[in-house]
Amino acid sequence: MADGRAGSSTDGESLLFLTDEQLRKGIEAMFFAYRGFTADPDRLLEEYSYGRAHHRALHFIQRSPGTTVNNLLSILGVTKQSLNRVLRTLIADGLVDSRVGRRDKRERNLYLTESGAALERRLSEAQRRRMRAAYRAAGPEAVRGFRQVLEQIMDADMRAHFHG
Amino acid sequence: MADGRAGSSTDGESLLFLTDEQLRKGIEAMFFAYRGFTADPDRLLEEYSYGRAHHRALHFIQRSPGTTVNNLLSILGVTKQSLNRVLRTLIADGLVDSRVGRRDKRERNLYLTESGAALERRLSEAQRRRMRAAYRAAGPEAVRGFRQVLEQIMDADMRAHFHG
DNA sequence: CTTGGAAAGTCAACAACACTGACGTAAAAT
DNA sequence: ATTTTACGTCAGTGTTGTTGACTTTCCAAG
Repeated sequence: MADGRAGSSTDGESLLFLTDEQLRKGIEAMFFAYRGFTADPDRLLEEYSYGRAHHRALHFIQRSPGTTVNNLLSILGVTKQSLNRVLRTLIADGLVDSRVGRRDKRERNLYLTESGAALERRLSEAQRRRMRAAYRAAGPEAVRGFRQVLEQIMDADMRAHFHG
Repeated sequence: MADGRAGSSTDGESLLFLTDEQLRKGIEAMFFAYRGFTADPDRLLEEYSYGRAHHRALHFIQRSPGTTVNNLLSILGVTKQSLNRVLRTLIADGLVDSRVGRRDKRERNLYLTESGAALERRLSEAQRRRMRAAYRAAGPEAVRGFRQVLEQIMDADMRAHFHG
């Protein structure tokens, strides 16, 4: 029984937001929203016959220029064979530059080329446009809650990648 | 320029939550959170050698018993051939019951069998457990914002499926 | 009543992207 | 000198998506 948080059984906040029905709505909201979230980049990617995996790689290389393959692997949570297939095409197509590490020559430091950065910009601008509209419509208070809940949903070890 | 909402250029709410950096954090939060969101069911599904598509079908049949293939199609946003493959295995494995429509014999009305309902319960309970922990940690105010923003992110035609 | 179209579902072939397992090379660490 | 780490690659498999072609069923217009 009970809850462990402030208050007795039915406290001021009323725990109605924790009912199975409310949770089901949250689950479906995640499902439908994620589809919308990826819809715009997906359309653009078709033009290049790339997939979401390419988008993710471009995004995280843009975020951390010079990142290593291993670091990307732990962020994306896929196997190296899977990531390698994607990186290989991006490098072959001249969107990503892979340079042998200066300190540790086993490592490869990954950078976006100009055209890689250009595609990444198109993709993220499309995605940001939707997010911006959603944020604007919902307001800053809602956005704060949105971010708080999402951060709680992540696996703990992903939170490290999320910050910093 | 400007904004279109209440206030002049830098109004009370301050539009700092709409910066590209804030939007990028939101985008990454969606990415990392969605992985956590699906992680628990994914583990369970492995035991049955099913995938997410099976989970989605079970979920929405549970939500609307007797739903038709066509209705499921518009909710899930995939081709009927893709859904059919999934449904075929669920029916063959005795988790889903497909009954020829009474009025229209072209339609199939879909129901969960007892064992189908049992699996669906295991999957959704795992997913709810994580959502419940996240909701509880973030609080009802944050959950309200979470839901508001997600609803804005969805495509408009998905909002209809989301409600009622 | 018949014909023709729309809708529901099936079969076949194919692509994207994930997985495992095995192997190789080079560099760093012990 | 040996082991571990980082990266790349080859081969094989599975899920989930796609398109195209086909049957069955229903309904409505001729």
